[in-house]
Formats: sequence, C-alpha cells, structure tokens
Amino acid sequence: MPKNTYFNLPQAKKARIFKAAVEEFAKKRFSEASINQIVKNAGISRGSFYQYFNDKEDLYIYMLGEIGKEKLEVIKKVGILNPEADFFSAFLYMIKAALVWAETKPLYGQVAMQMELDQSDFIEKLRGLSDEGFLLLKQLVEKDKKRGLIREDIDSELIVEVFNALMTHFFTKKMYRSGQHDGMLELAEKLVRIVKEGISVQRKK
Amino acid sequence: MPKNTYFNLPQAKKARIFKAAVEEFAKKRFSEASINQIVKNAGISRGSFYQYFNDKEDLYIYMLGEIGKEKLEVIKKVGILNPEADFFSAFLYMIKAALVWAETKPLYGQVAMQMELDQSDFIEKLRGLSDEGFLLLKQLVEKDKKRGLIREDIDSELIVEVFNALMTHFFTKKMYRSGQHDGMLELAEKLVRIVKEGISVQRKK
DNA sequence: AAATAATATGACAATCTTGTCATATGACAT
DNA sequence: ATGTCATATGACAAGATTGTCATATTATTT
Repeated sequence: MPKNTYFNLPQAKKARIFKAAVEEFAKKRFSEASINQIVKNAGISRGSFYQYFNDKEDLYIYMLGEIGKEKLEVIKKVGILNPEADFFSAFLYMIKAALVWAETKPLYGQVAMQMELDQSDFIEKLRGLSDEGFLLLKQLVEKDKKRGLIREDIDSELIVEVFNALMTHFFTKKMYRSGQHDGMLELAEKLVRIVKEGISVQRKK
Repeated sequence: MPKNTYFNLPQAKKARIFKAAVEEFAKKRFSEASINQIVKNAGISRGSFYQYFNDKEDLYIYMLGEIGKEKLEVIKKVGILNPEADFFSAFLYMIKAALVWAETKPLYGQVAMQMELDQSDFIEKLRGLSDEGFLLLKQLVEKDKKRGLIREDIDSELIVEVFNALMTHFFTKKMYRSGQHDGMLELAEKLVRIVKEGISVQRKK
C-alpha cells in the first residue's frame, strides 16, 4: 500500500506518477522495469519515490489494483446486458468490450500482457487474485451445460482455460507485433467457432 | 558463431560450458541470463568466455542450434513411423515423443519455454527460424482435409496455431509449476478431443 | 632447450540497478 | 515573524551487469 504521502499528493501529481508507472510496466516486465525510468518520466526525484511507496512491489500492486477496478467494470457489464445469452455469445461480447477498452487504454492491456508473460515468483503469487472474470465464465459454462448446450463430459474449468489460453496467445501475439486490433474480433469469432463445433467433419446440419 | 578457440577445446570442457549455458538459459530468459553465472558453473574465467564466444548472443544462438538439431530428430520420427496416421493421432504421438524427450533432457524443454516467454527484439528475430515442425503439422492437416477428416472451411495455419497455443499454454504452466509431467498426456488427449469434436452438444454417434 | 604461438586469467572501466539518509525546502499554524 | 511539521532532493553505498586488455601460463614447434 502506498504511503499517505502519496495519497496526500495533489491529483495532478498523483496522475503523473501513475501514468509514468503504467508506461514503464507496459514496456517492461516487473523485474526489468526501472524505478529510475519511472521517476524520470514522472518528473520527481528518486528520493521522493521512496517517500510515496515502500518499494517497486508496492507501486506495482497498487497500479494493478487500480487497473483491475476498471477492467472488472468492463467484464461485469457482460452479465448484466443479456442474462440469457449463451456462453459463446457472452464470451464474444466480453472480447468485444475488452477490445474497446484496450483501444481507449492500450497501455493497460499491455500491462496485463507483460504480467501474463511474467513467471517470476512475485508475479506468480499475485496472479489469480483477481480472477472474477474467470469465475463468471465458468458459471456461464455450467449454466449452458444444464441447458443442454455444452457437453457435460468436459470439465468446465478446462473449457474456460482453453478459451483463455487461445485469446491470450493470439491477442498478445497480434497486439504486440502490430499494436493494432484490426481483425481481432473476426479472429476471436473463428476461434470460438473452432472450439464450439470442432474441426473434424461432422454431418451437416 | 563461436570462435575456433571454442571448437578446439577438449570435448569435456566444451561439454562443461555447454551444460552450464543450458542450465542458465533454462532458468532465466536471455536478457536476464548472466554470463557470470555461466562461467562460474562451467569453471572457466570470465576472460576465457570472451575468447570462445563473441558475446552472449553468440553463445545463445549456438546453443539453440544444437538443441534444435536434437528436437528436429524427435519430430521427424513422427512422420516416418506411421505415414497413414491422421493429424490428431500424429499430433498426439508427437506430444508423446516430446514428453519422452523432455524427460531425458528436461532443461532443453525449459530453454524452449523461456524462449517462448521472451518477447525481446533479439529473441523475436530468432523465432521462426526452426519452424519445420510447424510445416509438417500443416501438411498433415491439409492431407486430412483432402481425406475428408477435417473441415475445409478452416484455415490450416490457424488450426496448427491453435494446437500450438494450447500445448504451449498448458504445458508451460504445468511444467513450470510442478516440474513434473504426470497427466500431461491425458491432458493433451482431452485438448485434442475438444478441438476435434467441439464442446457444444452434438447428436450422439 | 629455446623461441614462438595459443590460451587462460582476473582486474578494470563503464553502466546499470535498488533502497537509504542527511539535508534543504516549503507550507502552515502560532 | 517564528517555530513546527511534512515533503522534496540528490548523493551515496552496495550490488549487479557486460566487454576489454595487459599479463601470465601452457602448449607446440623449431
């Protein structure tokens, strides 16, 4: 938790520091991110930083919390908008929302990406704290199982993780390279269809 | 390319250095890996290292090449063993072979993992050099399309990448955490079945 | 044995990192 | 104005990193 000295700061300065932190953690992984770089971009002295935060971990956890709050709101909207939607369309809607969100706050998405790629002990511990999105999806899967839409013989958690793995893989790949999101939604639709219907030849509908 | 001074070294010493390099690059990513650590474990002086290799990149590329040679042999066996096998069983056989390989040379697998997680410019450039395995799988998919086993309306490359993404995700995750491979094959079978048949409810066979 | 060539070595410079701390500056109440 | 308290600062220590280089040691050839 940041110290009071940070919270007492004028809004503008807090924002400056926060922005500098986001920019750095979007570029580099936790262990590679440099406090020197952050204080430089924020226009504060190194000494000040340690008067605001205990250390790098402190800042990181705080930043993650703030970003998490925003992200959760995006995800929650899904469940609200159409409670009767099946898992597949709900998932796609969520991707859509995430894309819009990523477009307005691209750095937030990159921070999440860096975290995804980070296997350090510290990050490993942190992960899984804010898995509310995961839970929500799992519930959707289970509802669809009861509705007879999804096969009961496949583990719900595995299903959610498959979707998660695919999205992470393709999104990080494309976004990291191009920085753009064109065709992202179409790609997501293709992937959902693959996992939904399978790739083997079936009797036609 | 390593200098002649390296190749002229007695086999035992070369092996010692190579082993130390593998161990380091299995633990850390390229940018985080330390030459100091390598020379310490190899029992050579820092000065000697730079007499053998131009720099860290030199060593890394060399090591990757050596590992790649071994890996390719494992993959190639798949195509040879049963030329009539469909993509799914061929893929599973490949996983099986990879698991056996990873069990005898676990560090090699970890090196590949670290590389997978590395998005630095240097590694990004290096990636894709040895994509022979990828090509082989793509050919198998296309053969199965013609045989009427796989839907023609899905891009072959996408299919291969989906499999690749899933395996990478679940394997790195499990292997990194536990270091063990129990249940790995069963997990692979589950995943293949998901992508093969889909998760939505179909008419029973 | 002597001269020459190849290799081994660790000290060194230069450059980064984090976290501490004594001091300076500012704000605010008395 | 004066005293008190909160904050800002950059120098500093301690620890990494890579790549270089002059020197010492060993091997080989004459």
